[in-house]
Amino acid sequence: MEYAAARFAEKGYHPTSVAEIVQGLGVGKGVFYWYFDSKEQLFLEILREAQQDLRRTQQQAIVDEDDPVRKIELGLRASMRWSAEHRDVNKLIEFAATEDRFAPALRKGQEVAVGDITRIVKEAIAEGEIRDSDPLMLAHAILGVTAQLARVFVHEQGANPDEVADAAVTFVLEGLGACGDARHG
Amino acid sequence: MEYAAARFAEKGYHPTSVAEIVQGLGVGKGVFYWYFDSKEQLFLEILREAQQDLRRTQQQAIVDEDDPVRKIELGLRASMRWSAEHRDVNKLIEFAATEDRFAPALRKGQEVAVGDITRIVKEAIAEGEIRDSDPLMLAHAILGVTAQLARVFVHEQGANPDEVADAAVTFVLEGLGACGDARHG
DNA sequence: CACATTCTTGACCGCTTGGTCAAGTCTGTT
DNA sequence: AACAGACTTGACCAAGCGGTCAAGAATGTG
Repeated sequence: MEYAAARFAEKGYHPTSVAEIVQGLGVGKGVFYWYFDSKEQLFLEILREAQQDLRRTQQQAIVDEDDPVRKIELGLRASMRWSAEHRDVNKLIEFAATEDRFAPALRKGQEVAVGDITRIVKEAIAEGEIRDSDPLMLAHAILGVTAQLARVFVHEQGANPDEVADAAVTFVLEGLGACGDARHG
Repeated sequence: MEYAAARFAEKGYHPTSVAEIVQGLGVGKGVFYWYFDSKEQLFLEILREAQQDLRRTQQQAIVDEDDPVRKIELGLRASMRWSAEHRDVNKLIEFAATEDRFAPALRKGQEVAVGDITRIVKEAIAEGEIRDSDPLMLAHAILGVTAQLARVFVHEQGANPDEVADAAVTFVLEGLGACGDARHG
């Protein structure tokens, strides 16, 4: 699965053939179909494990923290670190979102993640720590910033994930910091 | 190209065959290869046109505005509206990012967009309208929020792009609004 | 040793793919 | 009418695909 994930990330899912995977592993084709029903199932398996692992990482990062805003920060930092350590899988997740065959499985996992953040955001709002806006919207905004910064700076440019996380946290907490008159009606 | 884009968005690039495209159009296969060198080139052409169109739309939206922060807001709103009107193409852009064959072409166009925003962000910083942070980082953060909110709320849930844009603008300008002690060292 | 079960092999199959091309039609010009 | 060049057709092709399977190796058990 590790090797397959690397190949999928490198060449794309469709252009990577089963023959290629087993050849790279130095095994016969039969052994592949002994352990997996199909190429599709292999991909779904990779996806599932990845989402599970990411969530576990996030939960571990925030379990000892009580303050909701700090929880968001710690979760974001954990995500950024995880993302840096699993570049391959990140690419696969992006791809999965573009294929109707994989999107549902992906969405299921992401709804869990969104639910986690949303819950924390609600806490934070209840405690008056952050502005009272739609928690779901805020949760996605946080995810969006994190994903984009991870992709561009960590994956593409190889920046230090902790430093990128610093910037992401600051942006998430304060936005552009425009407290002037630019606020819309 | 329009029809092909729709098919690619619906089924994915690889699973959509040239035969399928020309059949759906009611033309022979030869006519496809008369106008395009290859399936790959068709995709790149679609991508190029889309990026060009998006940029034109953004530029038109901000051309009459002087205030940098308002420019960011207007650009974001224009992007959100464009995104809502071109769901297909958005999916293709996401896909292109996952395939090494298309990523470079994509990146080229996106660098232009990032450059545009970065320039405006710099102006805003120079005028003291927003916090003094890495402009490139801020630009990507803005893009990340916009893209994620567009995908989830506008594309997946069919929300009103203007309302989603409201939320995006607020978030971009103020973040979570956490002006408390949660700021990192 | 014999035997059953688990695991592994790679040639093979039916099918689809991106792409070609000889043949033909349409259109405008002389 | 005669011709040229732009355009269109779809049968066709080699290559590659995901997936199968008869055959055999390894391993465990008595």
